[in-house]
Amino acid sequence: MLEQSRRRVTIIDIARHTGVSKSTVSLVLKGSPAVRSETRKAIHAAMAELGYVYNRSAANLRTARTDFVGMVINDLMNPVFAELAVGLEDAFFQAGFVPLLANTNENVARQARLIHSIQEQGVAGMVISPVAGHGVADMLDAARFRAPVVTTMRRLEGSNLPYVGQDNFVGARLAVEYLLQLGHRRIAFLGGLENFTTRRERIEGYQTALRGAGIAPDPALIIEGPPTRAGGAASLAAALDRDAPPTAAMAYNDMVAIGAIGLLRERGLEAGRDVSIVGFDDIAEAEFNAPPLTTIACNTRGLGGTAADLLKKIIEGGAAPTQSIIGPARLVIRKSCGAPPR
Amino acid sequence: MLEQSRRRVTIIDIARHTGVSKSTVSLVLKGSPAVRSETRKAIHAAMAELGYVYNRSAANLRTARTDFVGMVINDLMNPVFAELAVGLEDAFFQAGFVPLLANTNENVARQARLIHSIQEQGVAGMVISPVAGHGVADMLDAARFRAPVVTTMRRLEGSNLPYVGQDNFVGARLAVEYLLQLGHRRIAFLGGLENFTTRRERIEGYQTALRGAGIAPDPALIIEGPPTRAGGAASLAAALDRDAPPTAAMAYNDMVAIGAIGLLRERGLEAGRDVSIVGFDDIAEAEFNAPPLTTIACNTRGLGGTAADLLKKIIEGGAAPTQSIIGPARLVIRKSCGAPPR
DNA sequence: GCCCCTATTTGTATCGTTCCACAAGTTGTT
DNA sequence: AACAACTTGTGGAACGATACAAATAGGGGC
Repeated sequence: MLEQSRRRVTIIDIARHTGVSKSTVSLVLKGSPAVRSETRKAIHAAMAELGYVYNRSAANLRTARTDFVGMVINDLMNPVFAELAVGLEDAFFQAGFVPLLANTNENVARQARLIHSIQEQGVAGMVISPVAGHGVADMLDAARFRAPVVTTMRRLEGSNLPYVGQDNFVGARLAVEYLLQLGHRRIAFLGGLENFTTRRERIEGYQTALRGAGIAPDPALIIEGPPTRAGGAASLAAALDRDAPPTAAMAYNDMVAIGAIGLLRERGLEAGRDVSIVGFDDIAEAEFNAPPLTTIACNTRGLGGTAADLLKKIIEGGAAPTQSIIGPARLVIRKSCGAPPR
Repeated sequence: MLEQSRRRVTIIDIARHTGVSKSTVSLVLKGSPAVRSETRKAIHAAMAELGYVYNRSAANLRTARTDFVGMVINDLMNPVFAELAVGLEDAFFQAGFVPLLANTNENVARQARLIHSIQEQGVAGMVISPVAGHGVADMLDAARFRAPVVTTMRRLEGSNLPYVGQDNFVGARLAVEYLLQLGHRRIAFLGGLENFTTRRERIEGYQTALRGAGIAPDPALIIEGPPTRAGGAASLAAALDRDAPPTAAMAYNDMVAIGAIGLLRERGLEAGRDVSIVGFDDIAEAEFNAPPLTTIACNTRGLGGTAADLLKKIIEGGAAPTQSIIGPARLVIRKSCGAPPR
């Protein structure tokens, strides 16, 4: 509004205007009790009058400590990671941190550059949901990084960085046990790429459940594919083309499941009657799908909060920088599964 | 890795190690051509060896210029805004800016605090998708802000800040004209809250199309409701309870449309046969909905890029700080609309 | 041999805070 | 009256970079 001089207002201006030293103004800024409340009031008034805005860069330079934290997310367009980001952002904000967001878009090179750029800002730490299929080697910067790093959603192979994730193994086992209980015997595993650590964990849960029911897992029923709706449709199509097609499938995630259900519809089949499908993640969309999707809920948003809190604890020296936290998985039964057709 | 001394490596260390002055190191950092390439190489080597990381805070302090930009988003869990965020983030990254992300979660108080906190970081500018139903008054900080601000997705009432948005009026008109052309005469407008500027614009498009066909808009067919899937279901339920229920509806956005279609299904009705529904936004989910959703596409991600580019231009002094850009809207015909039942 | 010119390199002030040792004033104790 | 103990406030040196004027070294030209 007031255009006045372009020069930025500093604590020195405030000091001069109030007739105190800049040290005193600094004390007020930090809420020190060692300053008379009259003085404090006068200083606050001056700040309001002159339109002072605190220069955190300068403070950071002096204290060698910042309130920045990095948030490196592999795919913000995927509702699961958007949810994660929201959980993370919210917790950071509550804790007084300022998050720097980076979306790597599943691109290693971009991830490396972004991590580098975030480091330069002198962040106090960062949370990374790493690009799939790559290990520490591709993230060297972060590994030699002085500030603490917490990985989430996916493990970073070859590292012992702290990790916050959902229980993929148990979640998948739960889902498949449910399908078995409904009477299915030929159950496919749909989608996800070979090199996802999460997928490996989910497949183990899937196979464990199968074996627990005395069924030998059939590798032909494990279909690799992109973790997208389109990928889900393609994966299920591939599975149905097998000699002995499955009567049910556990999808790598909800998007795959929703894509698979779309394919069923296209072929005039119905999920839950002709073929049963379970998802994983319980994204908002799952509940409104047709039919509503039976899936594994992991409270992704809460996981983001947990990861942020863990990072905070490590920054403050209150937690070992190698700790891991695995959040629980829960089966949410809706309408996409039923007994196998006879 | 190397634990050594905790002190941070600075250009002075590099200078000492290479046997040059810190000025030279600084020149190398900035890629100045005025330094012999041997020297440059030696300095780069030293930086690698000592594990130097650039301290942007210090540089910013000196140059009074930063590469930070703020991204204030009202609801990251909504796919449209997630898409916007991705477009924004990507463009900023390409342009060498570091985005600070804030999710206001449709909460004015939070928005005010976040904007304040972002300002303190000395951002070069910011893009805001404002919380609905509030004007500049609630965002005073941003208004008196020295750095440029670009608003997007929603207009900020009472301000003449530059705005980048989609063509709500034309989009809505297109959608309704399509319904009219299919033969519908009683068309509802579903969902969205009274105080959304976008909703007002869309309603105007809706009414204009109606009047163009010689139909007087019936206020009883304009139903207010939360812009969510659940809100969409409720809004359509309300519309169908009217004395003369509509045979088609234009939804405030895709989430509302998807919720409405869900309600139809629950009641044993089918979208596109019994009632036609058009959405707005063309989120990824729309294509995989059952039935696939006919909707208005606005290239939200591209809009984010445009907003980022505009901010960049303003920062660099290449654009007037009051310019507005309205992106085109396009009808995407899928399966959720058909002729009215007879 | 002297001077000018170009190519490199350097010294020093500066950005806006915080930190810390210390000063000045007031009150309480003996 | 002397001294301790608070309370409140101050001066100036950091922090790690950049900017800019000025220094230095070689190379030609005369």
